[in-house]
Amino acid sequence: MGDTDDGKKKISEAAIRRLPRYYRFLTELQGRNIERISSKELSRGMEITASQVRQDLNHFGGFGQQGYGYNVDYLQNEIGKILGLNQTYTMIIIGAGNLGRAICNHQNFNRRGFHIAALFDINREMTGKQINATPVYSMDYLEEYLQENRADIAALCIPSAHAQEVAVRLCACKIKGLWNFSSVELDVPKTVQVENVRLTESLMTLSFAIKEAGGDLDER
Amino acid sequence: MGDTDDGKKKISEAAIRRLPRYYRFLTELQGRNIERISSKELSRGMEITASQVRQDLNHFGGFGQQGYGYNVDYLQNEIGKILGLNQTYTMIIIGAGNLGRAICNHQNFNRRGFHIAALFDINREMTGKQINATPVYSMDYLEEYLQENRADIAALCIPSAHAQEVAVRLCACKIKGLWNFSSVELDVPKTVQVENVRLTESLMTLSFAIKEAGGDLDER
DNA sequence: TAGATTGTTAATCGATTAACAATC
DNA sequence: TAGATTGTTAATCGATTAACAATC
Repeated sequence: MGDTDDGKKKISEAAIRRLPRYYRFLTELQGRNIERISSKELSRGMEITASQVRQDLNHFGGFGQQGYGYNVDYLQNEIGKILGLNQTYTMIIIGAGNLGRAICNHQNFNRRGFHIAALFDINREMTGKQINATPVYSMDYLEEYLQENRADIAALCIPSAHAQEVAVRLCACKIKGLWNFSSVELDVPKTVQVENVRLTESLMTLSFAIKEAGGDLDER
Repeated sequence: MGDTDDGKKKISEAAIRRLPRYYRFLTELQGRNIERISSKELSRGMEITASQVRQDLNHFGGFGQQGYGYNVDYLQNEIGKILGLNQTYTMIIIGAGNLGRAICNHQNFNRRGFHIAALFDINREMTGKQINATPVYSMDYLEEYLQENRADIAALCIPSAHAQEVAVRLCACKIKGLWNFSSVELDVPKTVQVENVRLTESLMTLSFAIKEAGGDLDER
């Protein structure tokens, strides 16, 4: 599905990446008890053009009303639905190191419907412990666990060297999505969705920006 | 600088984001002792067109040779220079929670020339400890520390509620770049470079992809 | 009704791809 | 020299912006 010929015209990657930003902005507006907003105000707050706001929102449906604008609550909810945030996802975390623990402790994820059910680690010393009330299991137990328990998403917080191998195991257990923090490009069936968080590349991009801005530093 | 009229035509954000990928791929080729590569082979490995590879690389200079292709070592090194990886950056980490510690322990960053000099935390219990041989200081000591010690980059691993306020303090101390893991849009002078790592948005994008792929889950 | 603001079509802009002459 | 492959210009494609008729 997605960009198949099921009526909707395909939506650009860029537009999709803007959706969570709309969602976040609208949630903030809700917090400020703002009831309605025009594309023009939205565009000011998000630093894009009003035209693009209307174009983006119309890709997904007519959420506005001429002469009025958009109802904040309604629009926030609709975008949430588009993003799939009206569903509950069960997530497991592979790797109970600092990164895995950071994700496990992050309150926002739970709040948004991403329920963290378990962590897995190769380190036997971690096994049996709990992190933020979430149990840590041995990697040996992964397949057995997934046979008995549901998991939609797995966050890969393990060294790059093991990521592909673990991804294969997870795909065999019918995982739906991989949130990949390692720096390898995972090779998985296209039924499995992969979202990469490339920290090293992000830091390099920052390095580039600093260099371009003329903040020259020591050669090495 | 950057897109000012200093001779170079401005380079698209998308092309810049591809640079770290080239760099990573070329580093991998080096590891496999591959000496030369054509734009065609590069394009196959990176899943972009050969045309785009040549276009990209030519934005930054003619690194290839007709009839031969690109020398892997040379190209890797040149892209490294463009990214500013031939420099050493000194980085401090604000927030010594799991995320801050994860970054502190990440070996790759040090290896690539990002030297982590200190962590800061409001929690007095953390103060005085060391993480991966890096000292943890009190947030109260931040300004004094930065007067006496150099820091080019600050990684913001603190709750969103405090991010802007800390960013202001860091900018006053002439930080060059902020690596922002909080989910607020930082308002800083444009001499200070900001790179955002938006984990929540990344997870929402994954949610969207899973939903689109038809992996419908429980309503909530 | 008059004013506001959307939804949508058309125009523009920029990025990607194709083509090919230059040259190693 | 012949073959390969770049650098670069031109063509295409897609995304962003502008414009405006529809309509609340």
